[in-house]
Amino acid sequence: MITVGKAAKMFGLSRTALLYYDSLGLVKAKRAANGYRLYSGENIERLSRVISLRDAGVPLGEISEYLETPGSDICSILLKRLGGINRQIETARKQQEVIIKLLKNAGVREKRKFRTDEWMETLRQAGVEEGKSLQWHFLFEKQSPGQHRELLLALGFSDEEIKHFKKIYEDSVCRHRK
Amino acid sequence: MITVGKAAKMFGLSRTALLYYDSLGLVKAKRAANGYRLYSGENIERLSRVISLRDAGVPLGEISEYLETPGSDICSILLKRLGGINRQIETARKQQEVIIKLLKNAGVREKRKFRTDEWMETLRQAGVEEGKSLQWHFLFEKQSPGQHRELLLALGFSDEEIKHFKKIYEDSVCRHRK
DNA sequence: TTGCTCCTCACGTCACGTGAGGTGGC
DNA sequence: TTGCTCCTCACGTCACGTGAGGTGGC
Repeated sequence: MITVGKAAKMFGLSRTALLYYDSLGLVKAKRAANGYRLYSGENIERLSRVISLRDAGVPLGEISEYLETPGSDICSILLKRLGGINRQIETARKQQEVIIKLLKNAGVREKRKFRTDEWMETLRQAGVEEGKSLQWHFLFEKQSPGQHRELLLALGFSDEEIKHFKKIYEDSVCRHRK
Repeated sequence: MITVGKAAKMFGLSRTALLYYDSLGLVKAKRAANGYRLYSGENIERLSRVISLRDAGVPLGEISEYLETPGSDICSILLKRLGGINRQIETARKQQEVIIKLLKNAGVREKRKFRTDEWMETLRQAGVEEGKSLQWHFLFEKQSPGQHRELLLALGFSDEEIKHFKKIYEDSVCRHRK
């Protein structure tokens, strides 16, 4: 029997998340005499099932429904969610395309608007912390190499420079793997 | 000078979206004597800039800030958004992995739990309309071929069957291109 | 008169985060 | 006594959608 705070820490959740689940009836804890929530082994087990589905992006309502329906099959929920994820990724890709187009219109009226230092400055303004712009590019290159290339071209970098960048990313991957 | 409904149709938006933008002060229409909103050419132009940024997934607050700040540069907003999109895609991929794992645990205790017809049935339960399951797979294959393969393996399909499926998708791409 | 568009509240969505104001345990 | 955890409201988030209840225009 543990209290909310401990249970939250066990799963790396916030306490308010557990309060919320309790209010929904999704994971209902017993109460001590003083009103404190007490989580039993059963609660913890149920919570772990909730969290694994939540980590998959399944909405809490569906998780609840699934757990309350005895003979229910989890597969249909998961496949539905896979469909949702694919639609999300599609939307994200479309948004990337829109952005690349907007950047082409906005940025490169004059040839080679951005030099490397200005570029760093712009990234900094965009909330990319100092020293993390490499990570930014790395993530972008990993998620959508084609779009990243488009971006670099739109910003006025040459093919050779882009190849040079790619080497840097690949090297950092190799170092990461070692 | 056009009314809300017409303006909404011009951009394929809902009327309530325009009411919302008006209430935010993002795109404020003039009013006729009877209280009807009237959208001028200026309004329409501003609206089109709003929409193109919204289509990129930029939050309305940032759009508003950008439009109100005279010498502001759009690039930093767009790059920030690009970073956000990459994080979204990363999250989506992680969720895919979680789901594949859950499906492996849930579905394939017995070898070859799913035969094609049961599989279709499960897809149907998951909200995939009759006759659209091919599209579902197609989209999944396009977004994340590796994960899709994992899924099919987890469901008990053999390598040969998967190759067969891939051919079907590729054929449908070719037909699409013609 | 009928149908269509327009108006203004006000509440709901989803999964919590963030105070405010107060109590229990060691 | 101090500091930590706990409690219960209640409001905010984001971009609208959905009625409810009523009016204007042709």
